[in-house]
Parts: sequence; C-alpha cells; structure tokens
Amino acid sequence: MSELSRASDRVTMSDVAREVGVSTMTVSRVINDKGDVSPATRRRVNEAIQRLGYRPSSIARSLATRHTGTLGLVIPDVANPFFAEVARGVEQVAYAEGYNVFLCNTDEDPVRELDVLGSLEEKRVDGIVLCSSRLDSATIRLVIESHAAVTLVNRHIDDAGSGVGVVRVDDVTGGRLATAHLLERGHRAIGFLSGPPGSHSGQLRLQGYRNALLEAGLVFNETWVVGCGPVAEAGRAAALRLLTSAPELTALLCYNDLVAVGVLQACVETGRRVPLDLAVVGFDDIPLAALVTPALTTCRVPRHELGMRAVELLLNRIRTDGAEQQQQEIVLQPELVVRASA
Amino acid sequence: MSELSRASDRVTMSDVAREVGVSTMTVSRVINDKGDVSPATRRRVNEAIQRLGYRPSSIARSLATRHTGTLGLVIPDVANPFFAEVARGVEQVAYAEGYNVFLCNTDEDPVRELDVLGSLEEKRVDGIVLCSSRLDSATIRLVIESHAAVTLVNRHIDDAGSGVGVVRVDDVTGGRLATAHLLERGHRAIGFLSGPPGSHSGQLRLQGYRNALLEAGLVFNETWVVGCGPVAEAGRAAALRLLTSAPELTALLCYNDLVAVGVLQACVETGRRVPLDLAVVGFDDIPLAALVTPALTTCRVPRHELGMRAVELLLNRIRTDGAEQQQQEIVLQPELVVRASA
DNA sequence: CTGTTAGCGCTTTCAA
DNA sequence: TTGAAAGCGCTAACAG
Repeated sequence: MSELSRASDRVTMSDVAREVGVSTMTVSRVINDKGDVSPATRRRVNEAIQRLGYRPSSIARSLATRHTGTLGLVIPDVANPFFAEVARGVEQVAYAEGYNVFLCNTDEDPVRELDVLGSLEEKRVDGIVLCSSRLDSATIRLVIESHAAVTLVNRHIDDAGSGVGVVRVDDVTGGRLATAHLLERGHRAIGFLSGPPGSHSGQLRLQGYRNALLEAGLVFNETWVVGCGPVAEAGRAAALRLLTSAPELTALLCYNDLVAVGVLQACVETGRRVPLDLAVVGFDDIPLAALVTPALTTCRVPRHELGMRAVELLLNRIRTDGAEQQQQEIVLQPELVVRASA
Repeated sequence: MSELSRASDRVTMSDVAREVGVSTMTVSRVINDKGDVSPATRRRVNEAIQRLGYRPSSIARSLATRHTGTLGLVIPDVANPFFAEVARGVEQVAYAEGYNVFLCNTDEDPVRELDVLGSLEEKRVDGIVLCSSRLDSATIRLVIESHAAVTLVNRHIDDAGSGVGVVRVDDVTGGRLATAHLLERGHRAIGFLSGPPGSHSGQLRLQGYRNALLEAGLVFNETWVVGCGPVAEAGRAAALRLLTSAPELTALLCYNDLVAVGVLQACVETGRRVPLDLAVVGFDDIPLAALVTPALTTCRVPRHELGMRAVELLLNRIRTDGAEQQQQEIVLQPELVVRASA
C-alpha cells in the first residue's frame, strides 16, 4: 500500500497547494471550476492533483457548504422486488445528478423507520425519499419539518402543509381497470383478494373494484372480498377458502401478483383450469408475472418511474430552496397488461 | 416549519452548551457517553438537547474523527433479485452496527464502477463491499489500496496482497451437487446451459458439472454444453436449440433459475413433461424458483448471508485498523433444494 | 469532573 | 487573477 494513499495520511488540498506553490483557494477554484484561474495555473494544479492522487474530501466540503450531495432512501425492504425497482429508479436519477444515496430498510417497523430517519438527519442528507411510510400523519409532518426536503412515495398525507412532494400510483384507477377488463370478458361474479387489511393501496384498489362494478350496474357483494397477506402462500390459502365459500365466482382479482400466483397454485390443486374455469388478474406486474404459467394478466405499476420521479421532485425542491414550496403531487397511472390468465 | 429546525439555522453543540452553561466538550461527552460527566450535568445537557431538538452533525464529527460511519455497496443492479438480497444482508448488519450504506449500481459497466468507487472515496466511506466487480485485477488492486477497507463478493482475485477480504460461494461444489443429484436419479445424458461465456461463476459451475461426471465415470460431452444469457428468454431459446441438436438429453442443468424457467417454458412449447421427459435443475434459488410449476429443484446460493458476512468481515477489518491485515477468504457452501422439476 | 486550545479539510468573504 | 483570515461543527489532547 503506497504511503500517499493511506487513509491516515491522505493528500489534502494544502498538499496540492504547497506542491504547486499557490494557496488552497486556487486549488479549490480549479476543483470547483469557479472563479477565474489562469490557464497556466489551472494546468499546474491539475497536474499536481494527478501526481499526488488527490481526492477532495466531500466531508470537509459539506461542512463548509452545508450541502452533502447525499440523499436518503427509506423503504420497507429492498429484497422485495417492488421496492428494489423503486430503489433502482431513485439511484439512477440520483447518480445522474451527482448525488449518492443511503439505503435504509425499515421492515415496516415504525420504530426502525423513525430511527433511520434520525440517522439520515445526522448525516445531513440533502433530501429523503420516503416510501410506504408506516408513520402516522402527525409524525410524518414532524419529520418533514426537520428535514430540508422530503418526497413521499405511495403514501397519502392530507394537508401536508408546506414542503412535501408526493409521488404515487393511482390505485383506484388500477383496480377499476383490472375489474373492467374482467367485466368485458363477460365475468359477472368477480371476487377480490384484497391484501392486508391495513394496506392503504389495498383499500384504494378495492374502491376501484367497486367503482367498476357500479359502472357496470352490478351490485357489490361483500362476501366476495377477502383479505390476505401480500404473499403467494397467503393468496393460495385465501383462494382455497373463498372458492369454497363462493364457488359461483368465475374470476378473481388479486391484491398483487404474488397473491395471484398463490391463486394459480390453488387452481392447480383443485383442478381448475386458468383462465377457463377461473380468470385471474394480478397487480404490480413484477417480473415473475410474465414467467408463471399461465402468464399473469395484471395491472402494471411503474415502480421504476416512481423512484425516478420521486428524486426529480426532490432535487427540484432542494435546488429551489428558499422559494415557496407549494405542495406538489405526481400521480402515475397504472396500465393493464393482458396476458394469458384472464 | 419551525425556525429552530430549518437546515439553514440548525441547532449546534454550542447552542446546547450555551443553554446549559457548560463548554461544548461537556456536551460532546454526554453525547458520546465518554469521559466522566456528573449525573446532574448530564441530565441538564440531555434536557437541553431535547428542548432544542439538537442533532449532532455526523459531518462535523467525521471531519474531526476521520471516521464516517458509512459504507459503500457496489453492485451491478439492485433490481436483480440476487443482488437485492445481498444488499439486504449488507444493510442489515451495517444498520445493526450503526453504519449507513451508500447504494451504488454499476450496470456491469467498468467505467461506471470506477466512477462510483471514486465518489465513495470522496465521501470517505469507512469501507466498501464490492460485488461481482468487472474491473481487472490490477485496477481492483489499485482501488483496494486507495481505500481503508474493501471486501470482495463473488469475485476472485489472485494474490490480493495485503488487505482484501473475500466472501464467495463455492460454485464448483454447487455445480457438482446439482449434477450429482441428476446422476443419482439415473440420468446419464445431462446437458448444461452454462450462462454468459464471460461469467466466472459459470465457469466454476461448469467445472463442478465436469467433476461430477468424472466421479461417475462418465465422459464429458462438449456438445451438451451451451452458453446463454442469464435470463429466462435466453434460457428458453438455448433449450430449444440444444434439445433439437441433442434430443438424447434427459436432463438439463441451468446456469441460474431464470434460465431454468426459460427451459420450463420451452418444454411447455415442445410438449415435454417436466420432470418425466426432461429433468431441470436451476441455480440460486431465487423466490421465483418455488413459485413456478413445477417448482424448481435448484442449488441455493445464500445471498443474504453473502451480504451479511461481507459486512462482518469488512467491519472486522475497519475496527482492527493498523493490525496486520492478512488475506481472509470466506467460502459459503451452496445447498441443494429438491423440489419437483427433477 | 470540566474547560481550553487546536485543529479536521474545505469554502466564504474580503482584500490585494 | 490570487491570497489571507475566519469559520463550518465537532473532537483530541491536554490542563486544571
């Protein structure tokens, strides 16, 4: 390991300045491409930087400028394909704009969520993308107030007051689209596996389902709606139960694709053919949806774009700091993806 | 937005000190739980911290201590379920140990990889987990030398010299296990969809495949091995080709689960029953593997553990800084998961 | 147990 | 076009 590159005795700006015989200000100017520096000096400084292997310390710079070039991403779990793609979108735009992003998983635990938000505050991130927050509105508002900039993803907040950006998916429309598709196919007895009872998006999708039924002049049958965990096994179990109690169903709308896959499994077990005996529609369009047999008809949620737009909105706010921060909401539209299961 | 919490006029340690009527050192001591502070003073300081809503600046602290409490994670793509789980493992241990982690995607682009490594250096991360690096050994060694600590995941490096940790999966054994399982089932004509030609792990798995054949006294048939992209569609196409040119095959070992799913699709298309007409074995055991029909027999790679161990190793090195950094390698064993496809 | 003095490595502001 | 001085918010090393 070369002496010069050891963390303990890093090359500093003064080293470069001394080497060239100028002040640190001059070095700072060429690094930041700011102010006027004579071409000759600039060249000599750059050479010295190369020669010494100098890397400016963004820590020191942050302390001086009060900007860190750093964002925080708070999500329930990166291992969940949904959030993984949101994360990808976030990181992609952040990278393109010269920001680094801290990845924080919360496991949907409000305590942990608060904890990571605290650590992000200590790290002085310039902004935070907060996904599917489990905090109550009051707490969220507190968090927003203590940070320079926050963008909420898939989390509604009423009367956010000044300063929050919101990016979300139109789940009501999604639920309506999916249901309407089933309706068009002639189905009249459509069940709904509505996901976790506490899920906000589940409620909205249910609303869309009801709207579609209403528009078609059908009556909403409460016994055809049953909650379930957001995973395949839960979907399988719920489907088995629902199909027993309501054998008249010819179609099943699912909270998400994982649940839909569970339904597919239940159909295999009970000898039902999909989509002949039972039509199945998922939600999200995770990669898996296209790979199962039959391929899942589903409602695509633009996860990647969700992340990208969230950072765009965030950076927009960060950069116009001081200007009025009017509430801003971006609503992304889901899109029906017709495949084989319906 | 309350005046006190605006980023532009944050509460500082001096504010707290002044409020209590002590020096900043005393405040520093109670914050870091260091040195002796009288219980009474400690209480008053803590109260003031609460009252003012003070948050220590880890930027300022980092500048003073030369530690940032920050790690960098460099992976090809978080949206890839494999790396998403590695990332989860990394973040989990990091969080538990009080570190934050920067997420950096490289898209397998060496230029971008070098770029993010540069930015992590500027951010003065305490360590880096470098996954599946596409850099050549010489460049990697340079990177290692300019950083305090680096752990390589799934990347071999010969003669790493001082200071690298390596965590990897025993792909040779994995390939052998999977092949041996097929052998035990009586298969004698086993093909291998070996993944991207440049893939190191593909080569190792191929080696394991050959070893197993050898142990069984069978001869290696080169025409039964064909490369393919690491995705389902590529697997499907490759399977279609291979099964045409070598119809005698009764089993197919696949580079990864995605490829195996592609094979499953090809079988549906060509009327082959799995596992009756063709046995299929995947690799990785991504969540998808258990959800397709038939469920995939596969070789599980402990991705989550890969990430956890990588950070453990890294922190170990960071904390014993100065001590001799002997080369250290952790090899994780894959595990055969028998399901329905073989 | 507590405070003082010096920085950490950079940028800001003003002056030359 | 360049530099000097001061300071960002904290901690290390002493001194009391």
